[in-house]
Amino acid sequence: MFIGEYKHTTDAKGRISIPKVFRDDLGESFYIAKGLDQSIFVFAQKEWDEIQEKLRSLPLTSKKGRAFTRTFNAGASKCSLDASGRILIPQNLREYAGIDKDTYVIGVGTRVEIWAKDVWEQYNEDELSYDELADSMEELGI
Amino acid sequence: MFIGEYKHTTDAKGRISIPKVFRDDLGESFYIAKGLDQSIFVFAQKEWDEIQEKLRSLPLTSKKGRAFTRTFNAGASKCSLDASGRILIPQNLREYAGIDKDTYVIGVGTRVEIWAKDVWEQYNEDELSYDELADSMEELGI
DNA sequence: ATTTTCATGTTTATCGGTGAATACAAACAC
DNA sequence: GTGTTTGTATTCACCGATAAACATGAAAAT
Repeated sequence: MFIGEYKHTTDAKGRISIPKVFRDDLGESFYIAKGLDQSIFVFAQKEWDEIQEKLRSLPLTSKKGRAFTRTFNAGASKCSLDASGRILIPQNLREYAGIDKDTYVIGVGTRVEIWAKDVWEQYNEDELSYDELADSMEELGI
Repeated sequence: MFIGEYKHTTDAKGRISIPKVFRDDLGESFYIAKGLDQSIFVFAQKEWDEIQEKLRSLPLTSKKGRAFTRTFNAGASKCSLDASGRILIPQNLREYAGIDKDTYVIGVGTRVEIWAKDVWEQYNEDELSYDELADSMEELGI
């Protein structure tokens, strides 16, 4: 279970140190993929397998299914921690997320997300206030 | 499992270097064929056999089945990596995909796809908007 | 037979990824 | 408070993958 918000830095080569508390849960090797809202998703192996299972069930004959599988897989890569607990964020994902140095790594329950500092802060300002979100949650039955 | 997006260049002779990470999974010899959405498909032997199996099961009486089998097989060829890890993309496929120099090689799970840079970038703009991606993910419960 | 063309091989240079070492900072124990 | 431990940041150096250029050789054309 991934929780918490951590401000880390991405180095000149595009590597970022994964918060210590996430490392065990991520395991030996895990996956990084293009996320939503200009973020990067990081999935543990188990979670990844479940997603792939769902993707396999999509009909290949459907244009939309092909498109999604394609985009999702193309934007993903397998990764593992180096000796210092870092991963390399692929360049295309760095560009997508607008990451160059100041970065946030946040735990979102089933996955980890990586955000450029500016994007994350902007998102928190722009998006619905926490109170408003709480109201919406009620609609979702939480 | 093929994943990731790699920007490579096709040389003047129509050769392109296959990403190192794909080479083992592709094996000694593999197949290149006309793909969908103006892309080129590359299949490992095993995957190729399965496709051929499916094609064989198509009723010979079906006009569309015959046509597809014909086009698919006619446009395909067996290939292998040269000493530098490159393959030669047959000219007809290069023309079909609009490839001349800047090229993307992407992993799509069960196969590799080769795209002309412009076509791939256009496809990503057109086909799968951000909202659609989000919706698809929601349907999948991600 | 000579030239031309095309496919294939080889070499070199560059750049990005990878690893290791060190420095810094925060948390904790005493 | 001081010293120790642990986690993160930074830097440097190396290695390997890719790109580009060049070389070789075979087949086709004249």
